[in-house]
Amino acid sequence: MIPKALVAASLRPLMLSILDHGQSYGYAIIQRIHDLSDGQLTWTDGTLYPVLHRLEAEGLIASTWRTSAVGRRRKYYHLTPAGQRALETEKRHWLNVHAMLLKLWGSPPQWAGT
Amino acid sequence: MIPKALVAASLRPLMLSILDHGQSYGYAIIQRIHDLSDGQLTWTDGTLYPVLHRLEAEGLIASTWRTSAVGRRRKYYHLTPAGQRALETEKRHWLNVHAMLLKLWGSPPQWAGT
DNA sequence: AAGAAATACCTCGTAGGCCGAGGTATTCTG
DNA sequence: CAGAATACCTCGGCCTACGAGGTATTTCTT
Repeated sequence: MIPKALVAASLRPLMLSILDHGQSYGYAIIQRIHDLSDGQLTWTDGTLYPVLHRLEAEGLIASTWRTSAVGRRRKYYHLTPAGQRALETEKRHWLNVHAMLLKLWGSPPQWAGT
Repeated sequence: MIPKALVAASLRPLMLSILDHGQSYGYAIIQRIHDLSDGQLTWTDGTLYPVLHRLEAEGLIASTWRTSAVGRRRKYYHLTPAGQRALETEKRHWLNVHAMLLKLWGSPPQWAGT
């Protein structure tokens, strides 16, 4: 199971990145995450909806209710321009930290006698 | 400034990775993080010490007080075998999530009319 | 056609953890 | 000797993931 803190840190970047590929709605996003991670990462709706609402309140995403002729009503979310910019920032931050880890993992640790 | 959640998520992997390169102590670790990130990431000691204590309580690191002939007393931490294994696990989790992001960032988003 | 299951949305409370603020002691500097 | 820097520690407030609990509609099963 992926640690809580890492789940928390990846929530926003993953969400924004998914919506960057086109609008989607709650349940479908949960599915997408599950697939992308090969079942390693599972979001519950108790996690998802508060995040969607928070991102919407921040103006990074926007929503429209849609009811297809057949099927059930869904709330579709899509990125706003501010959301696009936020995604770029999130990317930068993530890659920053990733670079730090790579530096540490790249050169082998010091052992006694070396 | 790197978002709080991302700082939180990278705390343990960074800490374990740093100590994997050899023993160190609080203030030096803070310096190391600052350098590694080119000043992007700064830990405060109010963040650092609780983490060190928690990791020690979990048996992932161990400490020894040391007072050099000249200079001040420092508490040196080093990885335990369990810490080594924990580092590998943290690495796996991180790379898992990183792979998800790369998948989303790799293929370009869908635009209208395509 | 009724009951169960799945889809789709929402909210609240708990619990866990970062980190600013505040504290002590020692060593170095001007 | 005063002030800064080094080096450690703790407490409390604030934020947030997510389990549990809730509503409504559609689809599947018998």
